[in-house]
Amino acid sequence: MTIDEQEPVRRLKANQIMNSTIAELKAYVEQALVAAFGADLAGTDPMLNPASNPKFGDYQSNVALALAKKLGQPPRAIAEQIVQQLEVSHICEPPTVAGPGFINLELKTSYIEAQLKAIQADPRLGVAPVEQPKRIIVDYPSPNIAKEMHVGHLRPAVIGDCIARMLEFVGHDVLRISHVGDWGTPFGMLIAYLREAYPDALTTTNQLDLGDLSSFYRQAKKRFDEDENFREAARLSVVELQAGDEKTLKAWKIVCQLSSRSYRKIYDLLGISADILERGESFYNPFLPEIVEELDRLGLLVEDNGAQCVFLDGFTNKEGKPLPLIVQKSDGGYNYATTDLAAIRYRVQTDKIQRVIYPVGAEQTNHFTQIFQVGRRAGWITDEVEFIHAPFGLVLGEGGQKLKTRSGEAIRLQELLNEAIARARADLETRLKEEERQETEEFIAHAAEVVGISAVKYADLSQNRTSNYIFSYDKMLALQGNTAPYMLYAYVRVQGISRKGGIDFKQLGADCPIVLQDETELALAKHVLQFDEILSAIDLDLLPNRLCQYLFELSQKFNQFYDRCPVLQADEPLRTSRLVLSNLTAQTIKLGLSLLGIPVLERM
RNA sequence: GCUCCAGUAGCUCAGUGGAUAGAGCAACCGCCUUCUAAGCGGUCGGUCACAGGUUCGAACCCUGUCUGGAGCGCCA
Repeated sequence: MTIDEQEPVRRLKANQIMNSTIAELKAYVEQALVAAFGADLAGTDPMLNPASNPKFGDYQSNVALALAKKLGQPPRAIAEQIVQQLEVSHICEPPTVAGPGFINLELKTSYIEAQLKAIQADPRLGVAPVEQPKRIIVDYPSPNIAKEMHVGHLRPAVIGDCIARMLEFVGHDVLRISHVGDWGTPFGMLIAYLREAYPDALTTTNQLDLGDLSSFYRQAKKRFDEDENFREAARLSVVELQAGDEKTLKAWKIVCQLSSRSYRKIYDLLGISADILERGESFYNPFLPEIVEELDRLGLLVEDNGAQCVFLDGFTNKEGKPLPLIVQKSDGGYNYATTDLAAIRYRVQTDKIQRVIYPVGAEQTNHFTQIFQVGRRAGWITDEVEFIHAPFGLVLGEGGQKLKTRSGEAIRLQELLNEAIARARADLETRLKEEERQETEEFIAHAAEVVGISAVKYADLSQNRTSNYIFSYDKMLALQGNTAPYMLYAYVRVQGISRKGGIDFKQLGADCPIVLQDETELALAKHVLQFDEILSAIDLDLLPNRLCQYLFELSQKFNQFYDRCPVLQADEPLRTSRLVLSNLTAQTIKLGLSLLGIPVLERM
């Protein structure tokens, strides 16, 4: 593998959302550097980051340590000189030099109060859109249309949808595309079996649901494995399909529509965006011969054992010889590499895309590295476009093994979600009984569904995307810890305040005074204002768990505030100030969760 | 055999060059006449797999080793 393929992710720097506070402070530190040590240092990274520990203030600059060698002075002396030139008194308390040469900055309470006041009526909560929006494709799960969705589709759906939502909110032009498997061998098998066992099915489509098709698939697979004649019939169906045989095409379309509808049902339950463009493998069929011809024209194509190949740089087979990427099989057929290459070319040349993100399992890392390499060598992928594989780990069972049913099959997604909802419902009903609360069936069903689905999604998103994760209903539904229910509860608590006090947050107006008195409300306020820093980080690294971590800390800080600071009983102007702070917290949780694809509840 | 990913507290995990490595769970101790205790506070818990190296500074970067996972020619 060449290093080039990995570069685009790290090279992204220019297009960040600028947090006003951190960006401003960076600019001031840079100015101070120049003032203290001359124009040579213009453009030096001020190394300004959130403080590693609250006792060091809010932000710290480590630049003095880095410059010690270059300037030939002790880092503390450098830091002192920078501080002397640093004029940030409208934002910070007087900067201090600590330890070996850290510059510590603490925001002024009056500054935080003013910032909060400024965003209190802003639907974007002070997050500025990116200055240079990009046209981005996010790849959605590509299940094979002939099968039901299973647990393997959970992560790409949840993570991909979250990435798309965040990039869109940040201001990019996002195109959601599903590269569904709507062509190929499984289809031949399925069509052959339908013809054999249920010839009527092709004319009475409305009676079929995908549950049936799924069992058909298993039956068909069984026949396929057992019977040589059936295998031949399946192959024939594929040939007929590819030849455009009308009856076969009709069967194919019926199955596609049925499964499409079935996906939509699960996607709706999961809260996956409805705005997905379905561009299946069949979409690229017309382009496949051109792809091979073009590769040939470019001199990249080599015939090997009857297959048309592009030999790869940096990949070898078990004998140590160069590894080919096969783009046309010896029987003349095409494979997924060809389709993916066609998609790459189409996305660059027709969609005019600037960035493509593939949230796909880490086991396909080689595949993506390979097709990106060929795309690059073919000239389709240039320095102006980024093709990024955003890999993620496996979903494992509690024993650390791959998650399966007892019979060893992949767990159906629908069943998994039903189970989560049922467990959420059982928890809720237990609590209602304990608290002697009466709620309607509608309330219970809705709350259980939101809690159950949110728990599944949040558990997935809150782990570092790249590692495997262990699926545990008990942990994800736990009411304490970094879970969806904890966040939902923090939001509900704020709504409880408004109900109890008969307060309509929207009526508070945009001009309420903010007074930050208790240390918990100051800490909460500071955290609310860091929302955009998290979003700009995610624009670069595409790791949703950063947002989860942020929301968890926000909820914790809110609960501490809630514990320490009475809101409704406080005297003015503290009361209104705390109402605004509570509402801003709730709005931040609501917006943050919505970017994760998770709704909120008013009561739970 | 090769490639990629991972190894941090009993468990699940944050932490992609900065200060004394952090959460949650579990265990134990406190806090409800007060906006939902689905909460809050506290205690306990670490040779950051191991060995070298780079650096003023390394869990993080480099090299090697060990362990686990994934992948490696006509499936997707």
